[in-house]
Amino acid sequence: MNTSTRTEQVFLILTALVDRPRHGYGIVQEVARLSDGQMKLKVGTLYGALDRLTGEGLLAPDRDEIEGGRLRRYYRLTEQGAAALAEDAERLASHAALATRRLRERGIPLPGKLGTAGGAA
Amino acid sequence: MNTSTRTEQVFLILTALVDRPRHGYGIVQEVARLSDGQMKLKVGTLYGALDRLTGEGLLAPDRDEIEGGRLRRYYRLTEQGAAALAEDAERLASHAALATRRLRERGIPLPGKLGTAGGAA
DNA sequence: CCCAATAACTCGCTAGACGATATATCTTGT
DNA sequence: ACAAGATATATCGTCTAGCGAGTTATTGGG
Repeated sequence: MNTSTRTEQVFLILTALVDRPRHGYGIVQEVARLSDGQMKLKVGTLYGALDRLTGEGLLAPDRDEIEGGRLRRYYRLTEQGAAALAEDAERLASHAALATRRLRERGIPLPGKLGTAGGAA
Repeated sequence: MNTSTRTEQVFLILTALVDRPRHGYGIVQEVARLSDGQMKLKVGTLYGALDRLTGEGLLAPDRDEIEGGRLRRYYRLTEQGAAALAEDAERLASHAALATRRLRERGIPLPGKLGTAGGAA
């Protein structure tokens, strides 16, 4: 691989865990909330990613809880995970800004709220 | 898939074609330039993506040129492709901003130039 | 003369997202 | 009481797509 190139799914999983540890199902919900309902994480994707990211040291298993008879297995973002996310966020932001600038120069009809709300300063 | 979820490679291929049609090898070079040498597109990735994106209507074959005895096969971004890129750029920017904000709130040691140069206002 | 750069393309491998499925508990509606 | 849906975990087979490596060909420089 080039340098890292994590997927958008993984990016959002990491983002969901920035503020506090969450369990699998909680991550699915938080990712949906963060992405405004656009990214509906599949559990097949989730548990695979959770194992992989734990193996890479970006996540670590946190406590296990039993809440109302149901097991909750929590994961937290490690320092390494936070650093990786920060790096990805920086790269993504610069790529997005690049594309937007070039599209503006081309003068395409802007579909979203690209010119409406303040994305960047 | 969720909605679309293009890869970072595809995102950069589309971005490289915003200003003008380019041929395969030219796309590889432009993507490297745009990503500051970070993304070295593999030709196995490129030609697969070119076919796929053409099939999806995001790209279209442009003219074929013979420059100095070597064939150059050009592709251009369609209106649909520009719209798709604009959409992706918007989504990526918002995801990146989200992650950065949450990381700031957590107070992680910012590794890159996140606080140094003007990323966001 | 050979090697690197330019230029196209193919193929097998593998990583990773997805759909489906299984299991179990708790809640809500009828 | 019973069915259905939300909550919660996990596995498995499939399919897509990126990557490494290899093929062919031309031009230019050391």
